[in-house]
Amino acid sequence: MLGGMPTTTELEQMLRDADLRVTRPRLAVLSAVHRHPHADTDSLIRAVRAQLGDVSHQAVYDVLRALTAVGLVRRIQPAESVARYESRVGDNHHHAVCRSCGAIADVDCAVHAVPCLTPSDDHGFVLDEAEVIYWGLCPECQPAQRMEMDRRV
Amino acid sequence: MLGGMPTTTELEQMLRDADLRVTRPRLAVLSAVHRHPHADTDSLIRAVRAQLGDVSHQAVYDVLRALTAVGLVRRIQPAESVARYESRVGDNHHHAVCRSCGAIADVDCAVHAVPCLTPSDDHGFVLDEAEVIYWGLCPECQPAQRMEMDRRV
DNA sequence: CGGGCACTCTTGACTCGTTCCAGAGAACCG
DNA sequence: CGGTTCTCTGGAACGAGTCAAGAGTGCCCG
Repeated sequence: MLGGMPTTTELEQMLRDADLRVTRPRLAVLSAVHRHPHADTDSLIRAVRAQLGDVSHQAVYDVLRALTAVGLVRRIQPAESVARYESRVGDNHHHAVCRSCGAIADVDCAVHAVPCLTPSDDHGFVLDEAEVIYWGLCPECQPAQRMEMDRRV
Repeated sequence: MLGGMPTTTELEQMLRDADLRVTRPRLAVLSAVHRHPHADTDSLIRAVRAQLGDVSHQAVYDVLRALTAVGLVRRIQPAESVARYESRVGDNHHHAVCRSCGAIADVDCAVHAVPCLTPSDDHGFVLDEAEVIYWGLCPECQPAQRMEMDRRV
């Protein structure tokens, strides 16, 4: 990220720089992704509608795909989860995901630059990215989980 | 893994050891997962039906969930993919996934033992697993991709 | 500044992996 | 071998995401 929330003008410039037409749905979706990190599609649809009124879900799906294709947003999808989107792109960071509530936190790559991209045996694959997901319990869910375990014992 | 394909008797013992009743669908599913590493649910349903005749898809889904719950199989689900299952469990290995055809290969963890489980900042999460997915192109898809790029230029 | 092309949004149906439910059937304890 | 409890069958349902056709609009160019 390069500082605070981008202004509308900055968002507009991002779209133009990516050769995407500037439309109200696109500005709203891009803004929503910046304001709600790791939000799923449904949350983004609701955020966009709160700002613009009626917008078809298809439009939001289309916009998210276009933004992802040009690299303005990044799509993440941990196992068992729906697609989520974030605006922090281009720095190869990773994610910690809560097994209990699904909360996601950003985690900087421990090994800087191209990271774990050197597995012991790549089986002939040409690799371009190593995606790391740390699974565990977020601070909120740790007490709840402990209580649940106590109850079982 | 502990050697070659387990015999039916060994599969039966695995189920009993896990406190699961021994049924024909369970033996067939467990066997199919051993015979078809990284297969999706549909492939497994077809493998099971080839062996037993009619088996409801629901039965296979139930069995896969039960086997996953007790740790006899492991469920993996790279982004944009349906659920897949493997019988290699308990050794914390990772996967290389082909962006083009979805092929999956096992990759031993470069850092042995509990691996990358020490991110720079865990945000208060209590982590228990680091899942690594290496994205790239499998040997089969590399020529195809190169041709596609040539065509574009 | 206005016409026109190509792209984008709306609407609504649809796919497909997966889950839910109720009842029949089977494993296993005693 | 009977009873209990878990498992399987069959069919309906769900939900995230996609497809398709036509109306609408951004933006290039004259």
